Amino acid sequence: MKGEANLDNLPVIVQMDGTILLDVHHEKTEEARIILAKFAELEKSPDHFHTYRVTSLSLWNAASAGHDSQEILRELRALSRYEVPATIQRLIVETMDRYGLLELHKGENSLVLSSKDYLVLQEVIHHKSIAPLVRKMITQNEVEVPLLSRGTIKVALTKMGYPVKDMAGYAEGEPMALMLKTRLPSGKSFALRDYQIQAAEAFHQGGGLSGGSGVLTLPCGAGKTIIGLKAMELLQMSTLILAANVTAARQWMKEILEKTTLDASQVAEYSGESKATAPVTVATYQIMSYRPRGQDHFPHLSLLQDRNWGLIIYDEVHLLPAPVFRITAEIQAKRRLGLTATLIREDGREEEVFSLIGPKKYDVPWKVLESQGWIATAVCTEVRVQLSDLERRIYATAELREKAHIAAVAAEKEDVVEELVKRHSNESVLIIGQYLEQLERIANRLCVPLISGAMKTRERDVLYDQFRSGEARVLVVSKVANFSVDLPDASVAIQVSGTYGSRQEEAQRLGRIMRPKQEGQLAHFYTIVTRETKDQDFALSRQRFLTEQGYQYDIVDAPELSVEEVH
DNA sequence: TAGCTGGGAA
DNA sequence: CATCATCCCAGCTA
Repeated sequence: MKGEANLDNLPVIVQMDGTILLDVHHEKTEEARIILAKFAELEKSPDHFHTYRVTSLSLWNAASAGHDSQEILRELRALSRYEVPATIQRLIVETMDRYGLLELHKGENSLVLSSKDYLVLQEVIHHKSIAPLVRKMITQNEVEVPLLSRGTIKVALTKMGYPVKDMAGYAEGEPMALMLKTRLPSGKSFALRDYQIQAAEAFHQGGGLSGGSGVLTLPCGAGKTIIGLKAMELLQMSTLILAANVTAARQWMKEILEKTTLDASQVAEYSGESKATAPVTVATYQIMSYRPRGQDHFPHLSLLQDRNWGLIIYDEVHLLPAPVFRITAEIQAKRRLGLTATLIREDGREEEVFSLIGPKKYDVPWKVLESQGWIATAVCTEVRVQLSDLERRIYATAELREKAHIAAVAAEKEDVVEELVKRHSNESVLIIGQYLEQLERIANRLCVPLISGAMKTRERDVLYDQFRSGEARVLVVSKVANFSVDLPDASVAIQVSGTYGSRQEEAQRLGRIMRPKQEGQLAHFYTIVTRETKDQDFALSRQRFLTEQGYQYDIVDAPELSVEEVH
C-alpha cells in the first residue's frame, strides 16, 4: 500500500465494492476532491488514503443538481489510476438515470404518476407501499394518484429506489411586491455575488414545474440569507421562514428590513414571545413542534397552512424536526427552499429532506469560495495530547460511557490551550468546548471570560461587544457557540472538546473564523484530541465533513507544539 | 403588563 | 453516548 509515487499516476482508485480511494499526497488531490464531492460521500479519512462511497442519495442529488451520468463517468475515469470497474460504472449510470424515470404531474383534481418505461411503473405500483395510493390506471404509462398523497408517495418511491421528479407545480401564494435594494440604509452599495445569484436561480429555474423546491448547500458565511431574499424577489409571494432559534429568526427580519423594500408592517415574528403574522413571517422550529403535555396535537403547526404562503424557507434544514417533516408532506403544493451548510443530519433522515423539501439544487465547495476570497483561508491542526498516568488508570477501569468524558477533559489539553493562546498573541481567539468544568478551569487559568448557556443574553452581549472592539482578546465559550448568530468572528478557534462525532458541529465551529481576513492573514482552527482514546475516534468522525470540503488537518503531537512553526 | 424563574421536551 | 444547549409555557411578583 506504500505509494511508489510515479508522478504520472492518478489520485483515485475505484474499487469493486463501490468505495473510492483518494490518494491524499498527489498533486491532483484537490482537483479530485471537488469532483468527488459532486456525487460521493467521504466515509473515512485516515492519513494516506481517504475513502469515498457513492450512495443512491449522493447520486440522485448529483443528478438533480444538473450533472449527468456520462459527465460524472468521464471525470471519474480521468482521475482513476486503474480502469473503473464495469459494475461500478453501471451502478452510477443506472442509479443516476433512475432519477427522472418517474414523474409526477398535475391532473384533473389529482396527480398523475408516469414513466416512459411502463415496466418500471408496473413494478412500483404493485409495491405494497405504493399500491394503496394508486387510484386507477390512465394509460399503460400513467396512473392516477390523489392530490393529498403527493408527499407520501415521494417518500415511499425514494425509499424503494425510484425517486420521482415532482413536476406537479405549485399553488400560487398571496402576491407580495418586494425588491432588493442596491443601496443599504448605511449608504453602502449592495450587490449579490455571482454564486448567490446562481444559487437562487438554480432553485427557481423551471418556474412552476421542477423548480421551486430544493436545497442549496453553502458554507457558513457565504450569505445564505441573501440567497433566500433573492428567491423571495424572484417569486414575489408571501413567505414563511422557519429558523433554528429566535436569534436567527430576528437576524432574518433584520436583513429583510435592511436589504429589501419591505417595511416593518410587512414582517412579523411568530415565536414564544410574539405570535404576529404578516406577509413575511419568521418562526422558530421549536414553536412549530411544540406540543402541550399529554396532548397529541401541535397547536402552532397550522401556521403553515393558515396563510396562503407562496414560499416556505427552511433555514438550517439539517435541523428540521420530525413534526415539521410530517406537515411538510401535506403541503407539497407550496414552494420550499431549504438552506444549509451541510446535508448531513446526525439522525440519518437525509432521504426525507430529499423527498419532502427537495433535492439539492446547487452547492459550492468551501475551498472554491476560499480561492475566490469570499471566505478566509483556514489552516486546520489537530493537536494530540496524552492522558497522565493517573488519568490513564482511571480511564482503564471506567465504564464505557465515562471514558469519553475522561478523555475529553484530559489535563494536558489545558496546557496546550495556554500555549496556543500565547502563540497567537495578537489575534482574537475563541476557545470552544463542551464540558463546563473544563471550560471554567481554562477561563480561570487564562483570566478570560466564559460564556455559557447560564449567562443572560444581556451579559453575553456586553462580552461580545468587548470582543468585537478588541477590548477582550480571548473568549471561552460553551455550546452556545454552536447556535449563537451574534457570536463575533475570530481569527483563531481552539476546540477542546466536542459532541460525540457531530460533523455539523465541527462545520459550525470552523465557520466562526471564516470571515475574510486582511491581506494574507490566515484563520487557524485547532482541535485538541487525546491520543488512543474515544476522543480520537470522535475527532475523526467530526472531521469528515470538513475533509470532504477539501480541508486537511495537520497532525501535531503536543510536546512538539513549542517547536518553531513554519507558516 | 412586563419581567423573571423553573419545569419539560427532544 | 451523555451533556449542554435552546425554546416554550405557566405561574409568580410588583
